Amino acid sequence: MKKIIELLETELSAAFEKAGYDKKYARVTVSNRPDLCQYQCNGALAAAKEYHKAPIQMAGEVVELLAESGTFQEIAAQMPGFINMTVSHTFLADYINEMAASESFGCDISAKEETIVIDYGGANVAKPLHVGHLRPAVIGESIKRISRYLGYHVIGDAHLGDWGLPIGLIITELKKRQPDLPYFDESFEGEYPEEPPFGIADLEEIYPFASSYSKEHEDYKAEAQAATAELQAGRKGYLALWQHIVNVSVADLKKIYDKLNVDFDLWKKESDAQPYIPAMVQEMKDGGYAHIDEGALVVDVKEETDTKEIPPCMILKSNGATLYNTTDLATIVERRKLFDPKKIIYVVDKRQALYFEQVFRCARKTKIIGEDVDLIFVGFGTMNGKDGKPFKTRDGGVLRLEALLADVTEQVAQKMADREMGQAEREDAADKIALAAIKYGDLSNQAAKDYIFDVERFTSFEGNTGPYILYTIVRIKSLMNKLAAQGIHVAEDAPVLPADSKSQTDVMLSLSKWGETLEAAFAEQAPHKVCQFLYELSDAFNKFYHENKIVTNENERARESYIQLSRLAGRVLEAGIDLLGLSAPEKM
RNA sequence: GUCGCUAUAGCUCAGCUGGAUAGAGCGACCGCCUCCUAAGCGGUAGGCCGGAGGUUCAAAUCCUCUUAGCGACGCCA
Repeated sequence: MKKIIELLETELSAAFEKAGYDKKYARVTVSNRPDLCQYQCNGALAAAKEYHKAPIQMAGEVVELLAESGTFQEIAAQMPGFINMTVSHTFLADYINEMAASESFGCDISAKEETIVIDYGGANVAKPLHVGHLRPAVIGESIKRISRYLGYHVIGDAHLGDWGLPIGLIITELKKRQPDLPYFDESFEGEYPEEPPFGIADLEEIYPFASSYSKEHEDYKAEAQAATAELQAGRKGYLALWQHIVNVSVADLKKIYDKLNVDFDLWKKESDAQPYIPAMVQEMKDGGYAHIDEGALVVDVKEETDTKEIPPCMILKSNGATLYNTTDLATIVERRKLFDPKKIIYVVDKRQALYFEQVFRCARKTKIIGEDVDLIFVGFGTMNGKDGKPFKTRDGGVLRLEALLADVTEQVAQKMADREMGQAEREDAADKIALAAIKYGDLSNQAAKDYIFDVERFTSFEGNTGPYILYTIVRIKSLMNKLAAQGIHVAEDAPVLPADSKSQTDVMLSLSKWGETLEAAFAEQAPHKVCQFLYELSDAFNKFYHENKIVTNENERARESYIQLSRLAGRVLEAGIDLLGLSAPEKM
């Protein structure tokens, strides 16, 4: 189904050509003067140079040719050469009815060939998720859902950090505390216990302890580094411990991601890429790409056109150990081999921009990946507290994601105290509203910018917030329930009639932007565009709701039409929040 | 030092592939529930779009310079 803008452009293109002008000038945009018109074309202004004619004259000629078109209620040339368009009520109603009849509201969701891998986890084993993990999870999840909705084959990968010094630290500390465990006995030949010698709570205590202890004790740190190396070299007992750590952590992480309505198709780990490293490194050497510099194996990635210094991409440390770069490159090798993706999207802290630039260049230069594969860096900004500094708890620590969620849920529950609802219903609503407050608060900002996480604002439920969107949906659900309760039946395919008020036209115009919104959000990896769409639609609907009786309308024709429009708005809103990883309660 | 990002209303943010009077929300002030959820709706006040040049018929948007904040810059991830 074509977008309204495309339909208008088709008509204008024909008119421009007929009038003797290039159709490239027939570009239509949503009006920036909604008081004057709905859509506008500024092409005549731009065409003045080529044709040496007054823009207003050309605009007038084009308008003249379209005067009889049923598409427009009004089309006019305005000084100095704008073409202002307002579509006819029937045109808009037809469009809306066509949308309503479509599964995807007219958006192209045909299955696409391309596979897209999205890397948006950032979680590490043995470390609880904290607020810093919120943005990648929330943004990545939304990009995944948008891409998938549009028909792409999408694989969301948690890409767990499980292979670095943290594991060595835990092993070292565990050895200190429980030296008798069989994992530390190199002569141990039997089967290691299936039950891990620790729970998630233990890990969450051990790791920070070991981490800070190692910063003050060189020998301890050296021991941890040695343990890490031994693990990576394949020491059996350590591998078994590592496996325990991974298992315990993943089980816990899944629980929390589940609460966030974030899920991964793949729980790949850095360790999974390790087998690809030796051959990859060898090829880099054989291909003449890598060379030794200051003892380390590096690949130069600077280019002639650079305006800045791009340091070489380091593949192996001078002690021969691998590092983050190595793993990331090997992961590209792995992904190409397993999934043959057309695109790999990294949802990562924007401070890693230069680092990923190096990795991407290195991957291309060493032919790990072809030119036909897009490597996309989606850098997100920091989530700050109200003081504009990185979000911290009152005592300056990092806030756990679970605590944040619980806190916001509690605040939401308090605001709902006066609502008459059953216990289960109330809890469900509080959970969903809290999640909407948090996630929408995040997603409605451009990902690349830092933003201020203001719990009070997000839970205030007013204005452009998640709860406002949910409220609108709940209102519509409530209408539909009322309908059922009154035994009113409206056929699924009953039409929406041409609008009889501005507020109704606004709802319809807003709805019609679904397709272009999703395409833009996908192309730019910009979930905030979906938020903006949802807010505008909710706003338009609430005005319409306020001005018109819907279910209780005495005029049967109007009632059916209004109900159909509301139903469509509800369906679109629900589809929209699903793309943000949210869902609406039945009541709130 | 080099490079990058950011700068729009008191606050939080949209708008940035150039177009007509720069938009929301919050906060402030004034209104609207005998009526489908007032977590809603209407209205008022509030702007040299960081600053200076430039390109253009037209600049918040593009270019240059500049100021401020943040960030990155080889053996961390």
